Amino acid sequence: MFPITTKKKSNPTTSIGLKRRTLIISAALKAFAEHGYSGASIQKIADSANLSKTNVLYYFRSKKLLYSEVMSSILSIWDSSFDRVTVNDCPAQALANYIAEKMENSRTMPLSSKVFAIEIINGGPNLDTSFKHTHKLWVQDRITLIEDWMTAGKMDNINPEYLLHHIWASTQYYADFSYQIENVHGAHMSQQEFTHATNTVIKLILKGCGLIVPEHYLS
Amino acid sequence: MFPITTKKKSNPTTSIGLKRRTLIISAALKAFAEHGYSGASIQKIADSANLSKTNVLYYFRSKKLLYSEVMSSILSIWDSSFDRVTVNDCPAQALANYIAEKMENSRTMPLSSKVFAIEIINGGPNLDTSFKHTHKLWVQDRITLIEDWMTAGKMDNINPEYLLHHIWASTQYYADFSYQIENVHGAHMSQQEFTHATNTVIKLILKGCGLIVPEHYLS
DNA sequence: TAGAAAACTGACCAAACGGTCTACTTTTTA
DNA sequence: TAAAAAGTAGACCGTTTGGTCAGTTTTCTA
Repeated sequence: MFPITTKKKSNPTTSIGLKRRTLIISAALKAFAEHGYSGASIQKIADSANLSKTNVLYYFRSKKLLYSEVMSSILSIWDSSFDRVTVNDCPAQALANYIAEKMENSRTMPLSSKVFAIEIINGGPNLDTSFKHTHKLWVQDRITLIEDWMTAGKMDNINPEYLLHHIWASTQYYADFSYQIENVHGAHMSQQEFTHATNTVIKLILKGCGLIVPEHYLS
Repeated sequence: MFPITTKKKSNPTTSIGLKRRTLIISAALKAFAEHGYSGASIQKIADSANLSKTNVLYYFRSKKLLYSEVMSSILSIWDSSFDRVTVNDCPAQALANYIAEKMENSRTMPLSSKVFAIEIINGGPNLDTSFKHTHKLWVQDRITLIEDWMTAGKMDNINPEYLLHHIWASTQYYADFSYQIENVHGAHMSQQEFTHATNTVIKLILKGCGLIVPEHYLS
């Protein structure tokens, strides 16, 4: 009838295939972060990966599919130790760790943060509803955690929803607005300066919540 | 030789011309916020403004020019009462007012904030150096103001640069990430809820700086 | 009210876009 | 080592893009 292998690349298990796919994804990540979805042409992505346009389309059958794989590779990094925090844990320690983690994400993976930011700003047209739902459930669960801390008198009474937004905003900013930061700062932030910024964010938020900053984050 | 009026639209003083220009700019603002620069085609902008593509190009001779006019219309709103604050003013009052102003900007002009955010995320390729320079000088000036407050013992010792970033991050977030906020919140934020969010941000930051929240911003 | 200026439009263009198809080369495997 | 599979690239296609131009209609003004 017809060959068994009707679908191509259902098995990206081969050595060269995997290499190429990750190479293309990282090139696409950079292009999407710098030019947005529409501005990042397949040709540009191919050029920056030193591949032909056709070769890129061999591994990712369409631009939308490439973008969605880039996006899912981004979302898979969102796990955090804060996911497993319980009411018995110390809120100061848990929140400080969470902020430090998010800041470290901003430092080491700014491009991922930028692509995600653009996606949200544009209304998340390419985010499937399952992600939105999962995220919403996660937030509701963490809100009850924070509320439990408050009723236990472990921290100030602050709207937990706005607190979470506040944490995301102030940490992701260091990735998304890195160019603005560099312009103000005069140069690229060193790792020391980044640690200082992290401790400043931790100090501001924890003190704002009526919490004492753990020793480890004092500088 | 040739007609005197070689340049068109050097005088957009006529009634209909001004109306059309502002109409196009607002349509373009929305398109740029929702689809980015490349994704917002002149055709789409024209459609949403109920004009022909050629008519749009009659008022703005190129897409880049239209974008830069949109951008300058955004930047012209950046003035704030914080510009005129001196060391003799009360830091708690001044910072609270500044945060409230920025939050009100996020509520009433989210599209402007989004277009600006995308521009910065992409590295600000369309921002002229004069703006960057002006902004840098503004920041340096405000940093010395905050430092003066600190040496006067009016507030905690906190890196002023990071403090400013913190304020911008947590306020602009309510415009740029409005879709994420709505997804978590379950619905569009009402004005009351927005005021509550504003007061929460003010409380977090001021308390984080060792300042007492002015009565007017308690809720 | 006539003429000049401004506003507007459809036809058209070259370039870039995402994507397909065929054919060739390299790698893997039996 | 030969066949099968995977990888690669050039030619090509329809569509959309930003933009031009010549000509028409509307509005303003002397």
